[in-house]
Amino acid sequence: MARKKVQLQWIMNDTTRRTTYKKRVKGLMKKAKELSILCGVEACAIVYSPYDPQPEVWPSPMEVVRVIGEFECRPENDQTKKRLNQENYIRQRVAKAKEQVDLNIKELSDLMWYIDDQLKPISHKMEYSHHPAPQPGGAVALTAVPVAQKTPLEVALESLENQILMDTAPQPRDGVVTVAHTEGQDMMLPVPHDNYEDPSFWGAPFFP
Amino acid sequence: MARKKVQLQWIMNDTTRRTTYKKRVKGLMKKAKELSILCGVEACAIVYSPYDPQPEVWPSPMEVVRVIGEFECRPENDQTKKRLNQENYIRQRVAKAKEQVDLNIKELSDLMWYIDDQLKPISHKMEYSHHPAPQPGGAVALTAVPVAQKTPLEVALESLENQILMDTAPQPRDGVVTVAHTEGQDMMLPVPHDNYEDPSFWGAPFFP
DNA sequence: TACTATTTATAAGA
DNA sequence: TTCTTATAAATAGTA
Repeated sequence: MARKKVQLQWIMNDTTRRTTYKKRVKGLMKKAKELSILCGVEACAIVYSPYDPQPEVWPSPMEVVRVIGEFECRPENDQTKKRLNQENYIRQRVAKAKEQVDLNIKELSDLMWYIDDQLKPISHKMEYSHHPAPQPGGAVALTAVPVAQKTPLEVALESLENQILMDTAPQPRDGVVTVAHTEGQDMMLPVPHDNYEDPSFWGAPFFP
Repeated sequence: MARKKVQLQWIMNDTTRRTTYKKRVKGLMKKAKELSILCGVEACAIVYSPYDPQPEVWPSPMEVVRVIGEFECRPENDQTKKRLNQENYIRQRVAKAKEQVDLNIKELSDLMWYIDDQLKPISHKMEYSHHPAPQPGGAVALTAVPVAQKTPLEVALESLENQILMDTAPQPRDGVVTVAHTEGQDMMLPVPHDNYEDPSFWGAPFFP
């Protein structure tokens, strides 16, 4: 984040990566310390270094174990938070799931494209060595599979959505449609981290 | 650290402290994420908020527990971190992608199951009100969609895997199959955080 | 390592 | 509270 904006993706160059690692671990620990002091809170950070046998920790191994203990003993008491109604809950769930599937499919498609690309030199080599080579375009053809599957899922989801919204629309004579066990639940869903949404997440070099 | 240099000491003012807390926790988590992705390392951060019953964590409660586990098993933390070659890299990638798709499909299936369940009383109600009710089993039938779609994807992935493993297996006469830019790299990839893997993540009440 | 040019984080203020 | 902005900090690339 200086001299040049750096993309959020794995750093290919060994030296650069290690240098960045050292700087940023230091920075992270400093931030943890500042947060802890400024706000008077307990915190801990652990980073597994590929360069060191022992992980980097803050504030200290002993403290980390203690803080960890508290975390693991923490009972699941997620009571008071924002509450969405059932319709919004379902709508959100469907949207999220749909989105995730789309992203997965894109990911798989990219992955297959990459693999296919990587296989090219191998196939070429094997042609010369009388080794049964993969059929040219074999992997390419496979990339079509997930794309083709996208439609039925989406169609199903969309029809479901429509059906739900139509069916769950408030009926003048009936306000008790809401199922008891979900009513008043914490509807702030724990959605997946949307790492996929960032195209750079997987690293450009692998998926040009 | 702006508008004015702040001293590294506990902030007396409640409002200021809380505001700072929120900003800095966010910043810390972002830094942890960046470090993890940029350098391909595992990391976790835990902060006990005096304002929330649950601690703030990164990357996710499940990951934290896992990373913590590794930390506590430190003794066996051998100097030589596992380094994966390209084969393992691809294998891991495929496995991750497959897993993610499986989880998505499971998720969708569960979601439809849930929706179907929620619709039952509505259908019932509508039968009595001469409102065109959804065809019995209509939503149920839809739950089969993603399950049925699972196979071709998996088949494709598995055949790909086999093909890759066969093709990339070390050839006595050829040691240069490995792509240069990945050779000797630490392949600890920044993989997606597997929040889905934790059954409790989605909340039991919704998917019994 | 140490040094800047820049980007990023963020303390106050609106 | 959320948004804006001036300034402090972090840090990427370089010497």
